[in-house]
Amino acid sequence: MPSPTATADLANQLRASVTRLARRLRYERADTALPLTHLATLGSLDRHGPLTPGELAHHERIQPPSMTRVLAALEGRGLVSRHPHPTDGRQVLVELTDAAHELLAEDRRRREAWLSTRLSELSAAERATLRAAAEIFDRLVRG
Amino acid sequence: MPSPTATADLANQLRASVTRLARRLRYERADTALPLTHLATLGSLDRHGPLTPGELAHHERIQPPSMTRVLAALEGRGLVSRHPHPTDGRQVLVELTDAAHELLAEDRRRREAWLSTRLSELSAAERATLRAAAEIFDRLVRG
DNA sequence: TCTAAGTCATTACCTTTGCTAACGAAACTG
DNA sequence: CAGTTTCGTTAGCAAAGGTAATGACTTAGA
Repeated sequence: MPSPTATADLANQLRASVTRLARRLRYERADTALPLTHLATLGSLDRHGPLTPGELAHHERIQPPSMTRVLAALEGRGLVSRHPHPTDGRQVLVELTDAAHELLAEDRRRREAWLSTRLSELSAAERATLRAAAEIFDRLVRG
Repeated sequence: MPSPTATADLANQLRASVTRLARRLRYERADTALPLTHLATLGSLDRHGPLTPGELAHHERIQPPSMTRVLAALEGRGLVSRHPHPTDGRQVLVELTDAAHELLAEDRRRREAWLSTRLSELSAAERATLRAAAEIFDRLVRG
């Protein structure tokens, strides 16, 4: 049974640390020139294949109108394309273009970026801790 | 020796997870009515004692003008006070008011908020993982 | 010593990126 | 086949960050 104040302290610490790291990460993405959410959206499409805007919004925990704007930006850059849904005329299927696949591959290849460098300076045990933490975060968010 | 692609994958995963959690946390702070950065700033002052705006900005990884705005808001709510620096006329010392100390204590006491609830549903081992991860995050950010 | 350059906080203005409300088209339901 | 629901979008707004410029003060150099 966890002490309530210990849990509250952890919540406090975690909130502060996660917030700072997220802010740092946001401003460390200069080389790709793509906002974090846009990159994450491409990542979702890469992992799951074509998805509808609604599904993407749910995945990234943003509201559908926000995803509409993300998709408009990505389509404008030629990174995704929208296609009519085969059975449901209301829905739309979004998929990656070849350019996006190249961008993702290139992004992964030359990811000598800030976070990777930092991570490689950690011990294997510390990296394992972070890997486990990321999984827990996803579970927390998924709720 | 860590495999480079494994490190890049971890970087990817961590970036996505941290971003989503930070976004969720930001929109989960309704009860205190204080933005995350404001709360974190009060926390820094609580931990370190009086600091200058520049030091606070560095701590929270935001630019000085942004911190000026945070401090203006906090001062407007009677949570911090500004005092002249004893030896350097350009600088300012910011410190917590009694009201802020009360707010922090109260905040800690009644933190039945989303994150605490979620955390208390985890196992002790998982909480330990998160505690360790938070520490590593701070080290990553501190550089 | 006194002028020039640098530093600190602030002000003014802009951008990014999320939100909610409202709407039109398409799909279900009874 | 009329009424309701769902999906994506549009429109408008708010939060929270950034950069550039300013003014007061300090430090360094001739």
